Amino acid sequence: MLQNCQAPGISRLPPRHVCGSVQHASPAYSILFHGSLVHVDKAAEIYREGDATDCLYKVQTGAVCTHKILMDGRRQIASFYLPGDPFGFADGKTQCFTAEALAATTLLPIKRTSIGLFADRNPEAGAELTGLVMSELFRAHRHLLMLSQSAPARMATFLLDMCERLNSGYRLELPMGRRHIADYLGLTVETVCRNFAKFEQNGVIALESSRRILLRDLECLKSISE
Amino acid sequence: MLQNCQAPGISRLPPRHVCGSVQHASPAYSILFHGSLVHVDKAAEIYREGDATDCLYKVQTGAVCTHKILMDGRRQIASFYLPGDPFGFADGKTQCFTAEALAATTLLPIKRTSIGLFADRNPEAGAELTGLVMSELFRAHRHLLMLSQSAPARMATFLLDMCERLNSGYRLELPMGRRHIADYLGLTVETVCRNFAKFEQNGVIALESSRRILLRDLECLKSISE
DNA sequence: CGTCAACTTGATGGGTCTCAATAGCGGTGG
DNA sequence: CCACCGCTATTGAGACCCATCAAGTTGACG
Repeated sequence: MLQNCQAPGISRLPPRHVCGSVQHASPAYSILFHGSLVHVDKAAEIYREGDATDCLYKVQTGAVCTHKILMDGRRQIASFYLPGDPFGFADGKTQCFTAEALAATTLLPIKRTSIGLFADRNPEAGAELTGLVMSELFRAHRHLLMLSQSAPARMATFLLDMCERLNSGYRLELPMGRRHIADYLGLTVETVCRNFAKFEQNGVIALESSRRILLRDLECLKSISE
Repeated sequence: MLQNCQAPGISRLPPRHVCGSVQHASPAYSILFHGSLVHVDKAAEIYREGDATDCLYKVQTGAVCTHKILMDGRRQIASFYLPGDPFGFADGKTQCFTAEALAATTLLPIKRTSIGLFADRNPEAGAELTGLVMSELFRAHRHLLMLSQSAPARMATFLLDMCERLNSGYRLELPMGRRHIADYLGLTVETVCRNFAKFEQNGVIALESSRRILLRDLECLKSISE
């Protein structure tokens, strides 16, 4: 869909031919992702729940989340995607989540049809695809385990996960606001705030600004996250 | 592991050669699953968290769950598997959950090595494998969405899901006890009991016995599950 | 009929949500 | 530059839901 129609907030960049694996480390080598970069504005929808699953995407710069609006109006965020992460997997013909850019974001799309053709001729491509879906499954399982824990444990797990994935040391520059964090953790914005404040009072973290967080005691965070 | 060692409670049946797809409907046709049946006793472990991911399995009769014991001693059940369901997918070299038989169960195992060899030569096998992992991912996502809801909503969702999967009409014969249900839904046994009682008082279900449940008002259950 | 595990029901407390008010922050226009 | 606006973040008070602890009931099995 992104390839064919110009949705508002989405603009095609000049066709620079790049290979995803050249610019980013995970996965180490990709035979799937190669093509032209696409730019999406902050808060733009990349695809919507129910759209045809034409494409997979790989985040080059920025950040993306996939979410679903529940019947009661609450929003559940399924996953965050940072540079290097592929997303857009769905088991049927339509997406079951909506993908939204958390900030100005650059994407590398690949058409589904290309994958199919590729995998038919190239077993390695099929294996890579399976591997990507498996790691997505693994991530969903960790998310699931997190949701069965207490609010402080969820938040500690979230911070440690972000620390690992942003790999910018112990000073995190979160690409998402409190609302997104809350909807990812299955909590309210207020609970997220209160627990950040509690962590800071205990000297576990320092809130340098709303989105800039310094992790001061990783061991303590780990013990809270259990 | 199941193929090589005789764990307590696990016994190999006489080598009847069968094809999984002949006996069960989902998926319609399988080129992956074919081999000798294996029998496991009730409450036996099929594999344990950390075991090598040698095999995939397909449930022929009985029921299986995959779970993980958390640091605080609680158990989170990731999924239930009924006849026809494949399980045992893991993204690394080791399982991240323990698989346990909920009742006397017959399984159809397939070695990982066979899959790899198969998929290399046969792109269809690779595609089927990807499809299976995708539907597992889809299931994990639904579970995830469920965990962000209220206790009654989780229970209603669970009952409707079981109704669909057991396909025995509106009279369910649950293969698992209250403890397993609670650990799947992220609730306590007491809460599960109380909500079953509440559903019965409201005439939504009838508890014919502890595990035999009659769904009397599907529409009401659906509205609760939202 | 005794035993044990699973299930059920009741009373109580704590954690999280809800509602409400305030503070901060970035953008926009005068 | 500053006043204003909207949105996000924070903090407080109270209510509610579910967990916990405790006791009782049922059912399976020897």
